[in-house]
Formats: sequence, structure tokens, C-alpha cells
Amino acid sequence: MADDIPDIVIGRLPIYLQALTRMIEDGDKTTTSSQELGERLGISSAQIRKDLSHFGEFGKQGTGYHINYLVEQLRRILHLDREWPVALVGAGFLGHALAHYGGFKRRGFRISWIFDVDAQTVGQKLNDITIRHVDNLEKVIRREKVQIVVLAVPAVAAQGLADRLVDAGVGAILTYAPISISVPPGVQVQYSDPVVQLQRMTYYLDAE
Amino acid sequence: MADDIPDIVIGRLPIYLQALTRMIEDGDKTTTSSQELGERLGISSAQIRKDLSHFGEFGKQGTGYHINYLVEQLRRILHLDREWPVALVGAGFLGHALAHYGGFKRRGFRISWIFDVDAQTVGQKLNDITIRHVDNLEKVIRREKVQIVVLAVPAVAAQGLADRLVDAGVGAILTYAPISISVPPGVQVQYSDPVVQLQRMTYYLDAE
DNA sequence: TAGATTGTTAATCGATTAACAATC
DNA sequence: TAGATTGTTAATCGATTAACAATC
Repeated sequence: MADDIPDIVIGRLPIYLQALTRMIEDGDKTTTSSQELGERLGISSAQIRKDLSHFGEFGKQGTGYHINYLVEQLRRILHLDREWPVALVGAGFLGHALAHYGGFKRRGFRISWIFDVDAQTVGQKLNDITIRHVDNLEKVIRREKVQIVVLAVPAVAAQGLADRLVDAGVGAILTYAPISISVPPGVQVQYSDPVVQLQRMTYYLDAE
Repeated sequence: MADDIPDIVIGRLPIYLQALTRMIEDGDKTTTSSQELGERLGISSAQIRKDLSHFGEFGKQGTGYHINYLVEQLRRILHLDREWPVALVGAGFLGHALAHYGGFKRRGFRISWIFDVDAQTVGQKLNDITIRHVDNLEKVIRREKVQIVVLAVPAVAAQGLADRLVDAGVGAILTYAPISISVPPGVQVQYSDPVVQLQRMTYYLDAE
């Protein structure tokens, strides 16, 4: 399978997966069409068909897509046909929210290790996981071959931790720190900063 | 000022603003160039110049951009030259994390109202704000002319709340619910779903 | 002046959409 | 068969980049 799929296509697949999973939960039908899916997501049907066509032929003319089958295929394509263990760095308010979030396990991920720098916090349990000192970060990452890490730490700590994680072999970082981090090519980074997201909308609001 | 600025350009401006603000904090220089800014962000210098050129001429040949001035201009363009009051719906773990997040006030936002549906939670204080029952949502939104709302609620509740918010006049919604919501044209929506972000990266990881 | 860097143009690149033959 | 919908092609649209005159 050729590996020149545009990033932007990969980025939409989880959205398709989410909508399809919800259709299964709703349970009122077993097939869907690119048009129906597109209407739910505000995406053109042509784009959905085009995106999927990068990976194979999953539908049938006249009837559309079998939802269960398409979900299965998307999971396979996105490597979600397994459970990914995740390390969380930072056990503040955000770390707590993430540690308690039930959506991870349900959708293919499991927070398995939690690190913090604060001596008061280290040793406590957070949703059944004992918080380790961040000094042990590389040791655990290497030993457990952790590939995915979530950073819920202040901006000043983010780049240093990213460097250490990359060095220890991590391949994907989801960071909540409000700062751009620099990693070598091939290492994946996703950013989540609520303020940046709000700032993307105020342009369109009346400054009354 | 013409209003055909691509969304994708607007989306990058907060990132520029973030990096420039950090340069100010670092305090080691007063000017920067499109090249330097681009290197920090992994964006080409040409793109930064092009993006800025939609709004005016902010630099000087030979010397680049005065950081303070460019920050001021970006704030003006993005309507961040004021403090935006924000309503938060959902006072669970994520709501707590958001309510305690110091980054809002520092960067132009203030969580001013918090709503929840749980009778136990309503009436309690969260970072000095009394949690109201979500039944009062429209009343407060209308009276206070709230334009921005953050949804930290389960997926099942998101669309219903979005409908109510839009009806009450809200113009921008940041939602953490793992579901696509549908709003009329002109209403802004930003999504934040950690699982979707993780799922965008696993494709590139070895499924060892 | 010489060096640096902008703002802008034109070229390139890539993504989206429209349309339709194929076919369930 | 008639209707529906796919997968794919070609056209369109839009975004990025390279290059450079202008100028600080």
C-alpha cells in the first residue's frame, strides 16, 4: 500500500470513524452512504468517497457502505485494531481530567503511566495509577516501549520533555502546553490549546 | 478591509501571536523576521509574510518586524484587544480543569459563568464562580450577551445545548464532546477531542 | 554603500468538486 | 428494469512556494 496518503486525509478518517461509531450506537440502520455521512459532518460526499478510495473499495454501488465493515476497515487503516498504551506527563487539574476520561479506553487508548514533578503528588494514586516521578520517564518509556505520550505540563517544561521523549523513542506527542515544540521529522505532534481555539473564532465575532 | 481572508490564514494568526508573545517574555530582542518566526513554528517565511500581507504592511525591509507592534496588530485583527467573557457548560473533571486554567485571563478570555445539570454540583463554587443550573442557560446568555461558550459535556448533551446556545445568540462554541455538532452558517465551532487527535497519529506509528 | 528582509507576483503544487460510467 | 450510489477522472479551485524588485 503506497504511503503517499495526504496528512489531511488521515486527519479526516477519525472523524468518519466517530460518526460511523455513533451510527452504530443509534442502531437504526446497518448501511450508510457518502451523502448521509457527509451531511452529518458538513463534508461533501465526493470528498468522503475520494478519501476512502485511497485505501480500497469499501462500498457497493446502489447501496453505499456497510457501517460495521467500514468501521472495521478504518480501525485497521488507522492502526486502531489494538489498544495503545499511553503515558501522561503532568498530574494537575488537566492531568486529572484526562486520567478520568472514559473515552480513551472506549476508543483504543489506555493511560497506563502517569508522571509528575511534584514531590507531594508523586506516589499518590490517580484513577488507580500510581503517579511516578518524572525522573523515571525515560526508564519507563524505554522499558515499556511507550510510543504515545500526552503532555499536560506548563509551557516552560514542554520542549525539554519533548526532547527527552523523542530521545527515549516516543513517536507521537499530544501536547496541551501553549507553545510550539520542535521535534525531528517522523515524530508526530498534535497540539491542543483552548485559547488558540478561542482566538480562531473571535475574528468572526462582533467586537460589540 | 475586505472580508475574504481564508479561514486557514485566520487559524494561523493565533499561533504567530503565541510565538511572538513568547519572544517578548524571553526578552532578548525587540524585532524578529519572518524567517526566524517561521523556524520557530515550522512554517515557511513566505507563508508568514503572505498571511500578514492580507491585513497590511507591518514590517520593514532589512530589519523585519517590531515584535511589540506586530503583537498589537494581531490582537487588533483577531479582536483580542478586549477581554472576552466566556460561559462554561459542564463542571466535571474537565470543567474543573478549564475553570482553573490560568491561561485564559492572560490571553484575552475570562470564564465568567459556569453551568451544570447536576443538583449536587449546582450552587457550589468553582474557582470563585457559583455553578448555576443549566436551566438558566438561555436567560444568562441573553441578558449578558454572551458570545462564546465552552462545552465540557457528554456527547449526548452536546447537540441539544448547541441548539439552545445558537438560539440564544451565541456566536462561537468550543466543544470537547466527541461528536460533530451542526450549527447554522456564521456560527463558529471548534472541536477538541483528545482521542481524535491521538487517532490522527497512530497511522504513522509502527503497530509493533 | 552593502546586507538584509519585506511585500508581492507568478509559478507550482495540492486539494476539492463536479460529473458520470459502472454496477449493485 | 429503474433507482441509487459507488469509485474515478478531469476540471476547478485555492494554498503554498520561489523569486525578486523595492527599500530600510
